[in-house]
Amino acid sequence: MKLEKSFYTRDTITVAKDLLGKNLCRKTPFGIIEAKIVETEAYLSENDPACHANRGMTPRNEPMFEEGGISYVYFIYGNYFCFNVVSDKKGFGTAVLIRAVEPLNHEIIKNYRNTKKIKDLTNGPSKLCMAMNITKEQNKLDLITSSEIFITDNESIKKNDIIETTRIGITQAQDLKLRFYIKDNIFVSKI
DNA sequence: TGCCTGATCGGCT
DNA sequence: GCCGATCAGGCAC
Repeated sequence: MKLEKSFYTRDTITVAKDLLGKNLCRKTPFGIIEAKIVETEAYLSENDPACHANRGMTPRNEPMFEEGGISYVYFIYGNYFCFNVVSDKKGFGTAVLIRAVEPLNHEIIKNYRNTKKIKDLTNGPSKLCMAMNITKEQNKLDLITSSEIFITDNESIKKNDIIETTRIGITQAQDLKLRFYIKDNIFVSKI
């Protein structure tokens, strides 16, 4: 079952935690890649200078200001993409970065990315974009109606199995505990 | 296993 | 011009 609109329009921290354990699905000519979300980060509208939307709307971050339930894909470091799920209400400028997933069908992924260790296929925000063939083409897609990319219900993670800690790779607001991951899952980007 | 660095370019000041 | 929500490879230990 695809997640409904009402899943995404809740507050960002709730969405970030609830996305853990859900399946990110991506249609390819080889079949649908399915991967369990194991690590997320919340980016907030207020008091969060690390958030792209913090300094107001620009052409790049405009999708973040739409109503929750669409994708926000951006280009970073001249080489890579990161995939976000826009959350909460229209005008808020909030999103959840998907930092790591656990691949459920490696065979299809290997058309797009190969590594010596399966563990390294999708344990980082840009690694999972490479593995699932997510690029700027998938920016601002409706996750409820699109058949290209969507998220389905799967397991719910128990509260005790969710680790809350600080975000990775940012230089501002490094003290905020807005990163969430599934305890003991080997596909998490960094323990 | 872990730290350090170069690659690379779009977005924004 | 400068910097970034990153990654892979090299080298030291």
